[in-house]
Amino acid sequence: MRYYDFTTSPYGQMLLVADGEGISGIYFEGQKYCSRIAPEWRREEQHAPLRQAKQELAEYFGGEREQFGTALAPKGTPFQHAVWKAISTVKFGETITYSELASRAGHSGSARAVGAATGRNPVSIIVPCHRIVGADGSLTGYAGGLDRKRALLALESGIPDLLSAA
Amino acid sequence: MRYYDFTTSPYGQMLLVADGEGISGIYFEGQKYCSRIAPEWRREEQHAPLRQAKQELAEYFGGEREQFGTALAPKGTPFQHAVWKAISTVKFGETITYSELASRAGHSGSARAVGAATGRNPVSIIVPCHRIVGADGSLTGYAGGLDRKRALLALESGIPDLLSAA
DNA sequence: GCTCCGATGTCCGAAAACGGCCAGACAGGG
DNA sequence: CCCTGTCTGGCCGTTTTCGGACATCGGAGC
Repeated sequence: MRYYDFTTSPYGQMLLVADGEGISGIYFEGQKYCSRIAPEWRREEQHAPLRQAKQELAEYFGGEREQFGTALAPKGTPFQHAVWKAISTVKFGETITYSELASRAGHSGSARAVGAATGRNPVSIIVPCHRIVGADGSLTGYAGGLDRKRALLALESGIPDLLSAA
Repeated sequence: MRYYDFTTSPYGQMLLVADGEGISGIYFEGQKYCSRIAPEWRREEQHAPLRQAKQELAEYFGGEREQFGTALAPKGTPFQHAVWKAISTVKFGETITYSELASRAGHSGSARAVGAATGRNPVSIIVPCHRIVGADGSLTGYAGGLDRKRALLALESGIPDLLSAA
């Protein structure tokens, strides 16, 4: 069985999905590869993991949280799991390159494949794929849109948030 | 979790596999598409469905049983399930053709696809795929080998069993 | 009798396309 | 010179696509 709920953020509505194990997906509206809600899923506003995730996200967007404690259960290939796990080692406010990420995932040299896996990260924000940038510091891509990536990095660096101001 | 055990028959050793729902597979040794035993599976000689299946198979081979009561839980596509269910409507000692089987499965005209699905039947004997023959009465094929198919049909028609005599 | 053909659902292997990359080479503008 | 932008070729896991192969059968044509 799968459960879901919505929440709001400064950058648009968000969809949260959970199964018995934990949070399996967090998506911005209109996000690439966003999982589709199936008829048999149930909207559960009080589901514990969903509620905790919503709470922690709100604190994050409010600038009052830098780490997450929610249990995750994303689905993917072994390679993808290795990449997502490596992404989680990047701390609030830091950024690393795709090739550095490849090293941390134990696949140095597979920067390109790592990029593809990063794009498939189903758990936005909590698995902080927005902290991965190109070798020259450019943002290169984000499933939720480059504007959001820029805004998230601005938020984490304490710079006034241009996107929500626009 | 999955459980398995072995049993013997006049036509060779057999492997039985079960999950929480019921029997998911029964294979002759050397059978095509035979599922492989994974390291995390457990051999459970006293597992209820396995024990019941072994018992009923023994009675069947002894000529003392024509129907089975064991709970089944084979895995396959919707189409395959439709075919396997239709196969189960063929009674002891009877045979039907692949095209007749296609009709009963609600897919008349798809005889060829039905043949392929029949070949993928994971539950030998209990889902009596050996009772399906070609339009001209020829045996055409059997995942466990044509000799066994011939022997099973002989057993069900009361004719002396040539294979085990050989 | 015989061969040839089309329709059918699934699986499997191979091949190709497709990415949130990167380093090196080069051209142009200050 | 330095810095920028563009292009190229190689990199690599995943996804998609495609072509066969099957436990068939009935009909058409010879």
